[in-house]
Amino acid sequence: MTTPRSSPPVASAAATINDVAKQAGVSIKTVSRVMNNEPGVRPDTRAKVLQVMTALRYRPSQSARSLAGARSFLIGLLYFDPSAAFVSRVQQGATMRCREAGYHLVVESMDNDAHDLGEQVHRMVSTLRPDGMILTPPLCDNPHVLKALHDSGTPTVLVSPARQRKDMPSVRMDDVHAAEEITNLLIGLGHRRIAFIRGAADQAASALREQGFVKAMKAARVEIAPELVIDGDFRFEAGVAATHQLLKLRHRPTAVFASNDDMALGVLAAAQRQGLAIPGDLAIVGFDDSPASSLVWPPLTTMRQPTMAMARTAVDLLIGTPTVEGTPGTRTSSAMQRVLAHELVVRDSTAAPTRPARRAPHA
Amino acid sequence: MTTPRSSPPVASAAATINDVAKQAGVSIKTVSRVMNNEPGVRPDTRAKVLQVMTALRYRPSQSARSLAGARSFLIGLLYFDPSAAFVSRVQQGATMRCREAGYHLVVESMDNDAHDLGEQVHRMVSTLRPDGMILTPPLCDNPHVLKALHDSGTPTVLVSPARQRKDMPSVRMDDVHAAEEITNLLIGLGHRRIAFIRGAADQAASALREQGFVKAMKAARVEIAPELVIDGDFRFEAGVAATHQLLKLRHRPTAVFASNDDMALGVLAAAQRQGLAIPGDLAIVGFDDSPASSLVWPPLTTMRQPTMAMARTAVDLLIGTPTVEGTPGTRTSSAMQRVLAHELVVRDSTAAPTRPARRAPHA
DNA sequence: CTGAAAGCGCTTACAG
DNA sequence: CTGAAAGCGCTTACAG
Repeated sequence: MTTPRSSPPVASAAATINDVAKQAGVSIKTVSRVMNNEPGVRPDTRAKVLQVMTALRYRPSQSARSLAGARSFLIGLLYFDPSAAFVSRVQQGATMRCREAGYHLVVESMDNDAHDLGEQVHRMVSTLRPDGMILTPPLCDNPHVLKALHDSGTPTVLVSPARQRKDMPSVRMDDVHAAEEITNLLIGLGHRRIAFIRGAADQAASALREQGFVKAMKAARVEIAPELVIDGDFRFEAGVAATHQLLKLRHRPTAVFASNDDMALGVLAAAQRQGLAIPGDLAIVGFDDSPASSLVWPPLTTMRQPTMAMARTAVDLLIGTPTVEGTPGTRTSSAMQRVLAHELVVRDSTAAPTRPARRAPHA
Repeated sequence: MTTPRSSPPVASAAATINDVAKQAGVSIKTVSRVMNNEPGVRPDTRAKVLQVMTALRYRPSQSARSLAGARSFLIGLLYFDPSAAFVSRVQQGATMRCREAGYHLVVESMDNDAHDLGEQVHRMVSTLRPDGMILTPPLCDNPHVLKALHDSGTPTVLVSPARQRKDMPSVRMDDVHAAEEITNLLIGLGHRRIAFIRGAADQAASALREQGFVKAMKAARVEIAPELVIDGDFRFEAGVAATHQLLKLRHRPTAVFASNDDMALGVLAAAQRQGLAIPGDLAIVGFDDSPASSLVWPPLTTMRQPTMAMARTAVDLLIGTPTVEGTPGTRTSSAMQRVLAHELVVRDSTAAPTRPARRAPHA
């Protein structure tokens, strides 16, 4: 044996529903009623049972409940790589909410490109019978995954899906609105030549963030110079490349809005390397509030996604808990589509332009 | 109903062991033998059963197996905040290995300072009855957690514990040796005035990394100037503060070894802000290979922990799989204490000193 | 090499 | 308000 099991067991066998029933002088059915908070038990009977449960440190067996009943008290979280930071926060929110509600979170990392993805999902669902599944991008838009889940009848909620589906609830933030807000910060500071670096073309957030940028610029009647809108892919290197391109321009931008923090970090690094002072010579904003965004100098102004709150809400949707009232900024476009509030995080990478806008920099 | 379950179920009820037995014309015991790979089944009988299982898409129920038998096919992973990146990688390694072995990973985030931590752990273990538990720092050194697990007789493996215990297997890297190696890189480059920034005093890795630094310096007969060894706490700000202190010195260091990447990032930011060229004026090395370490310019030279491999090994230890032979660098100090190989990652924050060492910088 | 019986710890569907 | 019986889908301990 390679495990501590071989050391002398200190605990006696765990108490079962039978032990509790015997001690409390009732039937197991009554014990069952008490632990499931069912009505129809006399208060003093309930109290007695509860007391015995505590004394015996009784914990119902997940397996037995699951096998006999309709619930497994298991929630599944499926993810594929994306940013470790994102998944990590989704998971933390989900695991906390699960514990509060007496559920447990089973986490499975999947390969979005696996040929047998549908089969993998089917296997997980049919052996574990989770009471619900939470999907994060890009899996929440993968047709094989969605089909397997739909076919098995497993309740599923999508976190930040590219496309909403009427048959599956979703939780997301408002990318368009958030991008508008952070653009307005720049405009309000006095910037007029603002560059925009796009996200990866295959990710839904990219188009939404660009829409928000465009909307804010138009509303403020600020011209969007075509040479200041550059393709990116959410990676650091794309930010570096975009910056090289932007700084070659005769008419340079005074501010850059990168569609995520990793690219904003690339802009910061490349600009500083060319001797620009940030934010004086160039203001920079990112998106995500990734851990790295505050591990540089100056720390990045960015947009915080309500990641943990989205995860908690996802769990609530699955287990039927009414969403905590008073959750700030929660909107409901339909019964099942939740939009949570984002938060602008202003740090030190933004300031008013020091050179007058619309003037070419001295060569 | 708030879930897709209300939509017409597409799948018919899942096949059970009885369905398979009937179709294959054998008893359920034989089906059980086949799915558990037990000996004593005629090859053609086994083939027939296997074929029916496939045809019926049979998946054994985790609950039923767990309730009837001694195994739950569940592995628990307990963590408390630490770096999201670290936990995220541990988890990814664990979940992959679990899937390969037919297990599932249940992740629980705990509050290391909760007053009822032991109780929380006890509850999880007694309701889920996982076949094993994996603990990461700081939980793997928390006496309440360890006691609850020991008392319940749950096999447990510690990942990177501060103190090894003879009753629990552990998996870790060799911090001392790794720190020696990265110090030697600096020495080999020609640095003689090397600063060292300590990690948090309450974390085991801190002392080990300092030991490695000292060992390498002594072996190379390079003096360790007391004013170049500075307290830190693993956070970005500590790196910034240490740098301010170091750059005030009449006799500045030509290189800095920060005990982790976050602090190294602080050194980088502060040094650049004061106009130093990295690595020319100051070489910098970190430790961890965190995601942010390559999201700055210049990207950091650092030490990669074999995090995923540690997690996979932890699972193997729990389920009794022999560790894959040929795993590079695996050492075994006792039957249960595994030490995995680290990897030096040389990037652009290191180079030979441009100013001659041991000379004060021109003021 | 194969199987019949009992039982794991709960919930379901009824009965009173 | 309470309980006796059956059964969920497997494994265990035997028997042959």
